[in-house]
Amino acid sequence: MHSREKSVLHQYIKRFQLKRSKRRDLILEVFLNTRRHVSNEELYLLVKQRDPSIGLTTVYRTLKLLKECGLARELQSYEGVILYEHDYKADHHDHLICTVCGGVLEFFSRDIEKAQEKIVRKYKFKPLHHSHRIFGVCEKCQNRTVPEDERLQSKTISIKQTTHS
Amino acid sequence: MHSREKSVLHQYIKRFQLKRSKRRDLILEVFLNTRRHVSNEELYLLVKQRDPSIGLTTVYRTLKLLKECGLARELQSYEGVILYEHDYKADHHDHLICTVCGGVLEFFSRDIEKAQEKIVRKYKFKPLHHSHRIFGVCEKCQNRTVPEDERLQSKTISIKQTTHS
DNA sequence: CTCTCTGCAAATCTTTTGCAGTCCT
DNA sequence: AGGACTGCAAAAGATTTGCAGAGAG
Repeated sequence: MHSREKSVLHQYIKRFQLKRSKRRDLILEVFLNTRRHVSNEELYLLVKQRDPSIGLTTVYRTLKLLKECGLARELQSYEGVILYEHDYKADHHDHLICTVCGGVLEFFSRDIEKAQEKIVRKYKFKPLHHSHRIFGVCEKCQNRTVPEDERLQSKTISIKQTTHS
Repeated sequence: MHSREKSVLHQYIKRFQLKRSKRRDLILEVFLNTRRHVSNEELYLLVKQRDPSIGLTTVYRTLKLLKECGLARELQSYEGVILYEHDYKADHHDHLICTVCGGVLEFFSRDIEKAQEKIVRKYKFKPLHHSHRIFGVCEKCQNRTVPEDERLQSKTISIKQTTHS
């Protein structure tokens, strides 16, 4: 399970004369088993279920290490918290994000993927992954009248809640 | 100058029975005059040049207000700091981001814009803006041999430095 | 006059760092 | 044995909140 990723990590460790450890392996494994985005805190709680003696600091340091060796990358956070994601190949799609209700619609466009290939070829760029988000107002929210007294202060929270859906 | 945006803010204020203030107008104006991304801190320093009596807290609160009324939106930060941007219509482009050197190449693809329109029509979505980023390795970095002992710990910093270019 | 806005200081939350002990090679 | 890894507590940084006074309607 996840042998490719483990080997990437171990090679990186060898190359820079770092040292392997049970904890790093465990954190990597738990990270790869997450659905999509995690924060340090979230990952810490997950890892703690498997090894309660682990510290939050170690998760921070390991996630940074995973970022260095290309297994994790930072993602937009809507609340000043850094989120991390890994490759989730079987499941690629882009997002339409409603700025009113915070809902997320997923879409996939072969045209866009093709156009991307063209761009990438033009610039001799070797693509690894991409993120494409269109922000706007969804059909439902275009048709609904926002109650006059409803300030959208909690908007970012609802976006956060639906990000994983 | 910026009369449309000012009117958006003032209508929002009226609608929720908030109160107008010199400071909010000033912060909005300085924000709109900013080139692209600013953090609360950066905007605070800019605003302070025009009105030294202003407090950082007010900038935080005003930027949150601008977000609520749609004039500002949060942006990816590479360091746990929230950045804000506004519409900068004359200057739209997408990004190729090199994960090795952190360099950013800007591109514009009519094909992608067209494909987007198609998607948006299909979902009856009213688009406001979008963000499209392709991550990978740029031409230069593909051809350069990374020194064997160079850990990329400082990568996020170099990304930050080139984000504005 | 009432209720919002503001600056300040304090509180909170996230992330990093120093240190002493433990683990890996 | 030597250096890297780890947990803890403390530090540092970013953002929010409580409060008393100033300002808008």
